[in-house]
Amino acid sequence: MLEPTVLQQNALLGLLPEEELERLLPSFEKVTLTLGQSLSESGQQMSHVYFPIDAIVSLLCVMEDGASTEIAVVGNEGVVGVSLFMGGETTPSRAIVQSAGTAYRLKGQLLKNEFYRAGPMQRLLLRYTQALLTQMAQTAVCNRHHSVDQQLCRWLLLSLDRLPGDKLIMTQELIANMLGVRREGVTESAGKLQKAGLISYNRGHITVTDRPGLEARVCECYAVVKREYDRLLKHPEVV
Amino acid sequence: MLEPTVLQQNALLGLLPEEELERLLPSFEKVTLTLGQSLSESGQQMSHVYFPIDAIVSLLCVMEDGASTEIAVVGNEGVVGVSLFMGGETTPSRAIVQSAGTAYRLKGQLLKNEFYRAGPMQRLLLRYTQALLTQMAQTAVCNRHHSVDQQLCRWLLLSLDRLPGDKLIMTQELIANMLGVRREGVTESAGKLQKAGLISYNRGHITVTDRPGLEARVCECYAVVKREYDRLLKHPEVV
DNA sequence: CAAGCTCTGTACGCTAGCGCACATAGGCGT
DNA sequence: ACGCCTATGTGCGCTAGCGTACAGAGCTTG
Repeated sequence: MLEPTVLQQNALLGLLPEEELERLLPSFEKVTLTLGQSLSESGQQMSHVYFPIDAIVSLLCVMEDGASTEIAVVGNEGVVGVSLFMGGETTPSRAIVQSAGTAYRLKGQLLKNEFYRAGPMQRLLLRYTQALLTQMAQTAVCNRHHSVDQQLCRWLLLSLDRLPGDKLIMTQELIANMLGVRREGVTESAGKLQKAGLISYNRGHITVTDRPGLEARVCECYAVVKREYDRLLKHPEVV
Repeated sequence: MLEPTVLQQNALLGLLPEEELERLLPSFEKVTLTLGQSLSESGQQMSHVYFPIDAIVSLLCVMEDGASTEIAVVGNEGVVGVSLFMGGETTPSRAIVQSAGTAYRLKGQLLKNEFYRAGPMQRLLLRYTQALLTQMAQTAVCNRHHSVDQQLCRWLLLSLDRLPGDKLIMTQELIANMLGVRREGVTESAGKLQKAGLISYNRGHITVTDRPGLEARVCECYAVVKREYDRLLKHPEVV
């Protein structure tokens, strides 16, 4: 028999009281998420919500002409599928696995039942959704005002915060899709960071070698989002 | 004695069953909102939530250097202050009255009590919050991919949808602050629209004379947001 | 080992939007 | 009526990022 505490591998679930986890444990299912896998398509109902453990999921807006932009990123601090409990059931955005790994998932209906118990889980999910709102808002600002260089730093740091080590498996092409810029633009910016000794990469493997250096270059957007996540999701007593 | 149906001047409240409105009526207060008034400052707790009647409120992200960007706009289809019931109490964004008018407001604590009854009001507010998420996400995309021309069209249409007539009181300077672009850029785009006979304006007064023309020029972002608002908030039966 | 594909680097002209400076013009108060 | 403030128009050089094209370089697969 698994201990309910295994669910705490997801930091969001880790904020729940242990007796809640115990009750929920049987409903959860551990799944493997592969790079590029879609967890949610525009306008389609999701069957499950996903609580990542060591995977990262990007929420993307895709436009008619195929151009895309990442509007938020979800790792083990969060959950993919807020539209299920928010009542809309679907969203116009896609959820794509950006870094392979594992997640716990829960059937949509079970989550909704849980949500409408109006207990700690509901309060937790709502606080998380507010953090997500902030991330989206800040992404909008960043897209407007900051350079590709700065946005690449932000993106690297956001990813790093959600990964165990300091390595990312990610091509410049994919990063460009996330940021909604040209691949060549990413090549150029990544080249600068490599020359400055902050990262090293080859063929889809990026290693961050100087995190403080990245933090020195990033725009304020990163800190704003991080501060808000910490404020909203680091105080289990309020749940 | 006022009829509870006066609250239906706000379309969101209008989706609530009449017996709910009746119970809530005594708690509401009608207030006047003046141009430029702040309903919420970054990181500060709001005392009330506001349900606009004929006013428009912009949610703005303001950066350290003073540059700003509108991340969403709220009119009589919505409510200002979602952070109060989402549990975070504050947000890093500001809420500024963009078009003067009136609103019903409700004390924060009363709203929270109401929200935690887990009745129609809760479901309604959550659906609205999801619509807001979509608006923010689409704003992020639009900031990334579309021209000032297109964004001006989007902004005009979003405002028009939330106003009774076809006139806006708004200088190009203020529009530039909302969109996060230069004032001269707005002058130029607005000039094009005026030459094309879609709008006419002088010194802070804009009249939309050819709405279909605007709709023909706007990017898809406007339609995506509108469709999602309609889907989420035009079916009272689901509340 | 060779072929082929994917990833990365680089170059070049182009455009949108920026920052700045300044000119004009409408409305308002005295 | 006059002057002042605010809103709008315009011009100019500059830069970031785009679109396009193409070249080398490293896996991978037959």
